[in-house]
Amino acid sequence: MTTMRDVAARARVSAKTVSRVFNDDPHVLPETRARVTEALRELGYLPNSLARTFRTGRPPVLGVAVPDLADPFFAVLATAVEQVAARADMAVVVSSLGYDPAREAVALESLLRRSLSGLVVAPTSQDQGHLGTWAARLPVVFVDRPPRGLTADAFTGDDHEGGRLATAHLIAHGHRDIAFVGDSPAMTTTGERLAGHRSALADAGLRPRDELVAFGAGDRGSAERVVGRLRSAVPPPTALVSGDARTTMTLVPALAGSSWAVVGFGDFPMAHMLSPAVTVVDQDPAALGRLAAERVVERLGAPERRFRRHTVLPVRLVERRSCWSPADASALFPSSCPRAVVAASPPPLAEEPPP
Amino acid sequence: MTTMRDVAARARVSAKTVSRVFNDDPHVLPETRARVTEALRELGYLPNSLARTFRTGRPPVLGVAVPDLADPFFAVLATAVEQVAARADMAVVVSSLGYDPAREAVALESLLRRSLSGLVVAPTSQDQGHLGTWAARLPVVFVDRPPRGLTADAFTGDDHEGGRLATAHLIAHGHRDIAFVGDSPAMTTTGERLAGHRSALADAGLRPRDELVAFGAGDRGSAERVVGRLRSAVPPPTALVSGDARTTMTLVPALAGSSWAVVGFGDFPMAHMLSPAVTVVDQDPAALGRLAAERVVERLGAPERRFRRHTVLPVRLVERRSCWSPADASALFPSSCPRAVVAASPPPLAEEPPP
DNA sequence: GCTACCCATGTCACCGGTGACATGGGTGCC
DNA sequence: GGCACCCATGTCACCGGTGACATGGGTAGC
Repeated sequence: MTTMRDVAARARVSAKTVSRVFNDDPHVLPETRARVTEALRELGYLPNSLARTFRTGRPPVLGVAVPDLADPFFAVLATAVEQVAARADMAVVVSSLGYDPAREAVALESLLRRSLSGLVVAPTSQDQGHLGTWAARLPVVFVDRPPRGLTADAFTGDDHEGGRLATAHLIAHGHRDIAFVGDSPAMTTTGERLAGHRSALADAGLRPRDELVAFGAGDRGSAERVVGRLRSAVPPPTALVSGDARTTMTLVPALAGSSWAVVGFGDFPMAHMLSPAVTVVDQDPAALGRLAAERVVERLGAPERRFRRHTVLPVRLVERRSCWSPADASALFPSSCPRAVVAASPPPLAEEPPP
Repeated sequence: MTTMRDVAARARVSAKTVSRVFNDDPHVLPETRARVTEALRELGYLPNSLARTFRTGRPPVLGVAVPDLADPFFAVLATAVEQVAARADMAVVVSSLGYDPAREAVALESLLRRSLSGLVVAPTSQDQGHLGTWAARLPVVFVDRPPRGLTADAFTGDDHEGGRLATAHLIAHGHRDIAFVGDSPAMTTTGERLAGHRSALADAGLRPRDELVAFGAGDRGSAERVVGRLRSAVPPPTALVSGDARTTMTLVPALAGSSWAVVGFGDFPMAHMLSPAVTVVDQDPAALGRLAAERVVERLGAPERRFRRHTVLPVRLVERRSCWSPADASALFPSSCPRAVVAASPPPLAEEPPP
């Protein structure tokens, strides 16, 4: 590895002068500069960014921690962060935390230990108090779920409104018996969405029925059990709100053969191509990622500036014919290419499906 | 930031002894060790990994560069790399390169500049000769596509066999007029798959028809144009092989209403839920990522050991009823939950769909 | 009792770039 | 002409952990 001192020797100047040339310091004579530039070129000098960072102390690296990169929601979010980082000339370190709270803490610590200058994190654990030490040192911005156990910036979707919207939409289409299925009531997002669901029922004068609320349908087996249990309710539901994309993706296969209307949370690739196409409440992961990353950059640039702590982004209903009332269900046909009906613009994932 | 010297002062030992305690060097008296451990705890010491890395010269960071993280194929691949890296106690820097060759080179250089100890890259450009300098310094392993313009390790799917398999499968189901649509003939993967497709036609004694080969159906508009053109061929195709997942995802919507059988390349979430469910040649991105990352780790451990340069992974046909002959097409019905018919095991993406 | 060696610990330099400050020649201005 | 100041360049230390080697007390073996 060629170092600055090698270049310096060759150009018969000091290492410092090489440093100046390399960093476009104006206080170098054109002639000297030319000689150094020549030497740089000849030796194929590449700066050791480690040494630079080490000396100056602030690595141009932005961390992103999400539960699962293979989840399209988080993949899009991470990509948005990457784009912002690239604009600010920073690298991005991405880490998948998984859904186990214990592993989350460990993975986050190990990510933070590698001198980042900022972090965007989508947590799933119940408490992030242990990040307090770190949050004091560098900008930590939460996405998708607000922090618990510490104060920090957060950008989330409007979960309550999303739950309300989904359920109100089903009610408007004639449904009266509407189930809600989510991952776990302990997830703040799911809790909020359920609350929104209930408030829509109340607004319509419908009685909430606890037997139509279920959790934990994360794999095919449990999804089928949940569907079975819901089916046996009296009267059985004619529609279902799924509290998260993970649940939607296991639930829809389990629902095959039944004519329930479905509104899911979180768009995913090809959602519009399913039969029936799943109507979704879209949370715009790209916007979440972009805003969070921009906040990190802003905080780095102005450490003592004050920002709104929690920003709630509006959600949007993307209707796709999965929510028609039972009377309309016969109109469904596979090859009729169900496209967005209500929404002004299809969501990013549907419009530009990843290859 | 507490440093080792701070801890040393407090424990009344030298910084070196603190270093020894911290790194579990056995040559420290239990009593000294206890004192140092106590001081470490009291001051909440955290190692500055930058300094360590800087000194030892080998940063525990593995780079992953893929065209697009939001593509489930690459997301799964990146996740697999992450897991291997975690096992080797390394961090992962992920970078999305995009599909523009010029930007690819720039993004790669900037990724490499940040002292990585190894790189896993899935290129799309026509030539990676410019990576030669880097490949000499650190293990660079190609995935999905082999390198061009330099010699390096590569793990790819068996594209030729995949193309043959897809087409042979359609032929076995009674199809005679089979179209091939891909992103671009310049992509090595697509070229190989097309060659495989042609060899299957030849094996069956079918005449290859150039008018049934099309490229560039990457967005909805061009997909519809391509489908229109294929439809007007005489005789029109009854089946179609899609050369990549990107194309599949735009093509399937454009095919709605027609009864063409489809075999795609690369599985994606919910593929089995489409109507008709798309039969795919699955490339197992997780295996590609895992093997590539393991190779990087192996090369780091044994710099002069020799490895097979190019490993071709077998591909697997996952049949899902999208390839029946025209006579059978009437059997398709949306809610019949099309599942894998032939494949022994459903692909990872279908079995554990991201939330 | 002396050599040889081990062990716990310390000292020092070094990785490579850069910030703080020094140096010394040149220029301008009263 | 002398003082002030600027400019190009150099010198040196430093960031923080660690490898190479030194030190000095203890112990075993002949």
